[in-house]
Amino acid sequence: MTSTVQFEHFDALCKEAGITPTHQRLVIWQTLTEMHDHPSPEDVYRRVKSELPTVSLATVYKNIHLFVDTGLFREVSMFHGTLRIETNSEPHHHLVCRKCKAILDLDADDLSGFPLPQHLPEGFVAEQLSIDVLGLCATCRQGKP
Amino acid sequence: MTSTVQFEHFDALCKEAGITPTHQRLVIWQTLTEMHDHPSPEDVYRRVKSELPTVSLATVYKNIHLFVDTGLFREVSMFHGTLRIETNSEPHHHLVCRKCKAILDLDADDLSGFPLPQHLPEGFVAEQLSIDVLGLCATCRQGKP
DNA sequence: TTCAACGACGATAATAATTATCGTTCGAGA
DNA sequence: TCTCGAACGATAATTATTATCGTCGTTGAA
Ligand SMILES: [Mn+2]
Ligand SMILES: [Mn+2]
Ligand SMILES: [Zn+2]
Ligand SMILES: [Zn+2]
Repeated sequence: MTSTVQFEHFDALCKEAGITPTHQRLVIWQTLTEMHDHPSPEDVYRRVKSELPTVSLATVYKNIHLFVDTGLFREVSMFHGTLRIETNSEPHHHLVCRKCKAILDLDADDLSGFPLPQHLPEGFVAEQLSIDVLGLCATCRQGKP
Repeated sequence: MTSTVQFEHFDALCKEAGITPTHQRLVIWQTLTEMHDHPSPEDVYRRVKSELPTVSLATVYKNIHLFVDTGLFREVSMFHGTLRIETNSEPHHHLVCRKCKAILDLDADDLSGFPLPQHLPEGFVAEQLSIDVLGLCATCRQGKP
């Protein structure tokens, strides 16, 4: 259930983000904060629908994007919309623009000496580190006065 | 053009990976090694088709997956097939299984004290680091005798 | 209070990306 | 040369995402 304090918190977040706090948005935000994993839009839709049976999948998509764009939530492992293949065999990492999703190679030395972590849970075998530096590329930085 | 030495190299790679070296695979592999960015399957298809007009998009997909599965190439920013939303607001990183794509949270302290890189090209403004530790989860490690 | 304006919503069509199916072809080995 | 299974190409099917558009609800001037 939605408490008054939660609603006020969401209201403040929306004001800060410059978006209007609607009922649907509150429920979607609420649902996301109650999950503690990495749901897909479809996952979120299912949950929201159980609370708000008339909600549309499109609304869930629209608002997830809105939340991500305004910084209320993030996405896991930068989603490019399609599989992208690495053709640079040199060890390196990436610079990824959070707006246009441009991918630039980043020399490994600029992020060197990073050891594989030691205390891995549940029998996971680490093989490789994938480091993305997220931010804004020069072009996307322009178009925001 | 494909030189003999390249063909032999590819042949050796296939033997090592346990896959049969076909003509289509050679051309796809060749095309990938000649690109130096992060193409989508569609991008690769377009190029391959110009060399091998009868090739099918399905074949390109099948072989890209084969190459990735056998380690000849990697994918950029682990592709989960759909957008995934981060609902854990604590700063942390991820353990990602390269086979089943399971995502596990990894405490930030296990990968702590990593500074944002300094020498960024082309006016890129870094905001945040996204670190994925890639490997095999316990379950996927079993199913491989 | 009334009522235009506008943003957000829901339904649904359209598009994009990926995968599955299936009949045919190719090539290594008997 | 012949056989058999793997790989291929054509294409249908599925999945994921986005666009369109008519409607609804709220706001804020008159
Ligand atoms: Mn790269
Ligand atoms: Mn997480
Ligand atoms: Zn950009
Ligand atoms: Zn796994």
